[in-house]
Amino acid sequence: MVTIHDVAKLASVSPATVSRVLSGKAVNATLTEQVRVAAEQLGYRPNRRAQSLRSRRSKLVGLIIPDIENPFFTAIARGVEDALEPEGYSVVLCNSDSDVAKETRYIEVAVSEAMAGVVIAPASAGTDLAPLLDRNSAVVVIDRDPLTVETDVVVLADRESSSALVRELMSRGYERIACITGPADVETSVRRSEGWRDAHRDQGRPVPEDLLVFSDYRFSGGREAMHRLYAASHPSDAVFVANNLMAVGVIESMREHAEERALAIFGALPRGAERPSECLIADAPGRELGRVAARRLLGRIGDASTPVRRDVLPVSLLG
Amino acid sequence: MVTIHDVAKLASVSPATVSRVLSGKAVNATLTEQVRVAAEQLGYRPNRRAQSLRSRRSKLVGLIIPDIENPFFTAIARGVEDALEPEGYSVVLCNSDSDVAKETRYIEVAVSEAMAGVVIAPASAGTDLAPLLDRNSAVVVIDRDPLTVETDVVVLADRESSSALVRELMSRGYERIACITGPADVETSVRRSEGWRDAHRDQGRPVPEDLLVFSDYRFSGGREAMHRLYAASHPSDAVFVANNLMAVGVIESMREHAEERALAIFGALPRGAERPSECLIADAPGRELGRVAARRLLGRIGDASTPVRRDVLPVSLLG
DNA sequence: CTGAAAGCGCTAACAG
DNA sequence: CTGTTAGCGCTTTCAG
Repeated sequence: MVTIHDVAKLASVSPATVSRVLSGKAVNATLTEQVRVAAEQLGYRPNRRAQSLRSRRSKLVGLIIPDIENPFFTAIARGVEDALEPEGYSVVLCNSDSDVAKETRYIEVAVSEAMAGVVIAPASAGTDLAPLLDRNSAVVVIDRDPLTVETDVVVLADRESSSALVRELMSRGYERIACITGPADVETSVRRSEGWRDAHRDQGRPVPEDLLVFSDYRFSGGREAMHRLYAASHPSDAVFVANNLMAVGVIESMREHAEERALAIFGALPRGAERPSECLIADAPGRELGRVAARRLLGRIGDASTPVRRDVLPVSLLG
Repeated sequence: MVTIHDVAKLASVSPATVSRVLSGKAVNATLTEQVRVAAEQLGYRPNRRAQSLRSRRSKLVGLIIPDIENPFFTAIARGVEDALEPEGYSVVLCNSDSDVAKETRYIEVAVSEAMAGVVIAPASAGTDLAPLLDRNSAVVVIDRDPLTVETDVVVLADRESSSALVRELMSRGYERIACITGPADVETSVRRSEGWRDAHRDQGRPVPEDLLVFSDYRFSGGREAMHRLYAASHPSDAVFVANNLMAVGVIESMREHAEERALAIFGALPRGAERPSECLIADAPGRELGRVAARRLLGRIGDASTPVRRDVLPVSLLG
């Protein structure tokens, strides 16, 4: 391994000077050149562990998401990279798989690798951000708001958009609108089902609680929820599905049962997915969410003292 | 930041003893207990940068993939995690986006963060693994075989499976079978189109080179390729598509043009994707590939001197 | 503007 | 089995 000392020796300067040249500090042009040449010649690569051990700074940002197979979260990843790369940060992705234990491990990794910051979409309400916050790491929580802790937060207008979606179904004449939402301990899942309730209340209709199904945010969750809906003797003519992946499961299930319902879906379907004839979609702006979150993170890395902020991104309706 | 010294002081032992306790080395049970308690009480978390700077070991593995939106690569990620987590490694994902510059940056990150190893699906033939190899990092190349460098490699039986797929189309009576493949500088793309050629030769048919289209491995690539195929006055009755995402684009395009062709696709379609009535699929075993690659990597981390190995995974045909 | 010296937090030799 | 001593490779005072 070629170190800063080797470069220093070859360039006939002190290690300190090499360090200064490489971090762009003011150094005599001749020496600068000598150092550059020497570093190049030896194929010198700085050791970031040593750098950040000493300087207590780092250019690595962790992005912890609950489901790498969900295009919504991969879009977020793109957005985060969009905003962070130009600033010289590298983004590494950690897939918690909606598993709090796995998530905890990644949080520990972020802490012990002394990452510059973390953007996290918590797996559930049980997520413990304390290890990060105790060390005053820069943290931005996205998509799901822990509510109990003080961090920057960037979320979608879940409740309002869900409500708008359901009202649109109503205006198209649907009467019995079911709601398939995610786990009860995931915040978006609750907010979206609240939106479904709001829509009913707004229209002075009773909320059909018998048509509310809690599930999980996966393909299989959508299928199971739909099965439960079939099994129950509570007929519905439309379904509000609180997440894109579940919607795919719902659609699969409808095809298998040769049934069709109008659908309103929170989040864009994966590219190429088939869809029923009547299908409203709330287009969750993942990439934009990632960008905004990354910008907040940069702000926080730069100045830890600014008051925390909560951004709520609007969601546009398609179809 | 609470260090090993703080723990040592509280436990009335030397820092070395604390280190030993925490890394599970033989230490008197009483002292061990004292250290445990002290560490717990202070909320001590080891600083991995310092650990690995000193010990030249690390428990972080990088997985560099060209497209995070492709379910094939996310399945690989799952497989890698399956095999590495039980061994105490953490996997971070890096999305090169098929961009060699971005990929180079991630390779540099892996080097300078002194990661324990790297699993990489190279963005293209232009990928330079030298920074990794120069440092004798453990490296396993997957999916795409650089051929020019000496590393462990895990790939799919691209050529054979593609050929089998096309032969199956032939046996079903299709005469003019087009081939839509990826970039010419991506190895799988070439191997898969070779498979298409093989099938023709096996059957003693001339290879219809006018039906071969190079594109890229994305949705849009599939669409464009299909447009080119429509525009050219070379009719075809079936299409072999060398990648799942392109296939989605092809299917979209067919629907828009109200045309239908039989399809043979290398790689499973994303969940929920609609498909034409005649549709053969080669089910690329991403998760398994990830597992095998991770096992190779563990072997290599453990012993750098074993001869490199090349695994070729079979691909089963569906539909 | 440059060099020498002192660590960042940790582990690996070396004694005892 | 345990403590002391020396650094890993780098940046950052502090003098000059």
